[in-house]
Amino acid sequence: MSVTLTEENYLKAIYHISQMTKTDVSTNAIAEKIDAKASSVTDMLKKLSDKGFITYIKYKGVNLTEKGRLTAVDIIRKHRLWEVFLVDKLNFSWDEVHDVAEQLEHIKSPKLIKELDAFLDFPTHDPHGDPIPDKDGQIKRTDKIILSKAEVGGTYKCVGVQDSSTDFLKYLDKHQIQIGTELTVKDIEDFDHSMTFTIHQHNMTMSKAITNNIYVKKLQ
Amino acid sequence: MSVTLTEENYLKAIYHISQMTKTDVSTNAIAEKIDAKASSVTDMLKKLSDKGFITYIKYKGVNLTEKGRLTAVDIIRKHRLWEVFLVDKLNFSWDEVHDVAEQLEHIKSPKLIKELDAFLDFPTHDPHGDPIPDKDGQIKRTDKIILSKAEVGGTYKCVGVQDSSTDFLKYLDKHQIQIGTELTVKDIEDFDHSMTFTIHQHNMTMSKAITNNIYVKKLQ
DNA sequence: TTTAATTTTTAGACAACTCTAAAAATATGT
DNA sequence: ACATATTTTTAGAGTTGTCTAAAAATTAAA
Ligand SMILES: [Mn+2]
Ligand SMILES: [Mn+2]
Ligand SMILES: [Mn+2]
Ligand SMILES: [Mn+2]
Repeated sequence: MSVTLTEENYLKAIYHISQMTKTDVSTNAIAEKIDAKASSVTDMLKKLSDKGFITYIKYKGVNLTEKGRLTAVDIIRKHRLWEVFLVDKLNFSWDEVHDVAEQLEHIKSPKLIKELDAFLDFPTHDPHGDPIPDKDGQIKRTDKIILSKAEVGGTYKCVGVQDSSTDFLKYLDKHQIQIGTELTVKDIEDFDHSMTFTIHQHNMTMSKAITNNIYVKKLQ
Repeated sequence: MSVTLTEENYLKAIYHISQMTKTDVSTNAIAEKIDAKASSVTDMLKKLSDKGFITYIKYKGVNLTEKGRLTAVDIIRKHRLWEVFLVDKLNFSWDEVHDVAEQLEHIKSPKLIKELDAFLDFPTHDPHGDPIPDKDGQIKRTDKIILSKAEVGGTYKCVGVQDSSTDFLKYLDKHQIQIGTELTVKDIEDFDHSMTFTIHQHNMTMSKAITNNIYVKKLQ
């Protein structure tokens, strides 16, 4: 009983939504993520439920079963490994990789992923700082915090992004912020929570819309 | 007007058949290659004709238009570049690559192929000795001949295979024959046209079923 | 708590691709 | 040339995944 490309995309969407909300995943939330109508989602939920990937109770939302979670995480593993490949080996920038990885993540070949993993020297994180699940579906949770929660005087290292849209990544590139960049919080405005940092010996101010989309780790 | 994965597979099949037969490509020949029923093929031929990829006259068979030929050759280019990648970088053997390449050839990203080509150092041939079309659809024809047409006393270098099924490639591996292997024709049986060679300082006999599937180039 | 707004599901339909069965066209053999 | 065999096309239908419109269930508001 194989998994179609469309089913894989639904499972991935359900996984990502459940990571955010931690409650039952709603039909509408999936519809928005997949860019389909709610009625289409309902149809698919029945199929995924029949196949044992989700538990689905009418009007109550869905949850991934262990089988569904493993399938979703395996696709995410492939997606992120391919993103590393594109950036490390094929000169893609981090804002160019997502659409291609969306296609490559559906290639079915266990040997391919095993060898790609080794070829890339077993990376633990993708170009956006997201952890790469291991072959058993384990994900290393990092102690990252959202930049908007940082404290004045603290020094932090950029470890990932929340929004990995091309627009946002281009903004970061323009201001020379990438994974690994260090920043020190100089000031936080009470009014709009905009923050001023020292980055690369320069001062820079970011709105909350920005700081809400950057993950950092506090440096000792 | 995009090309679906299925349409791509039909175009590729038509291209490969037309390379063999050089006459109009028949519905049945396509059906056999695609592993579908003739009625399904007829449906698809109408669609490909409407889209301008083939010229199709009922009951008369089909031919690729220039647009169709370029599309087919571009897929073949991608297929063969991925095969090189799998063998050169990911430790696949030449009998393992085809099925994965069948999937990878449909990934749509011009930058991906451009960069992959450069990463592989602009290979001209795939692991089976088949030429890789360039980005403009040009294919370098080699002066290869089929091994069964070789002459007693001549020395030849193996440059490709006709049949790239796993079974055949495993046979070649077992007898240590690969692209580049040199062989000298010692004898040809009149009765069944089986041929005896010197290969790697050893003598070996092959049936016509084998020699009909190996391409060689005569060494001066 | 009754009404209104929102969410979700059903009903019916369509596009892409496939099939079986039967009809039409073409090719082959005597 | 005529009958037979083969190839190809049509007719009708099934599957997957999508949609719109309308009904049913749930949630929010008055
Ligand atoms: Mn991505
Ligand atoms: Mn990523
Ligand atoms: Mn191949
Ligand atoms: Mn090949």
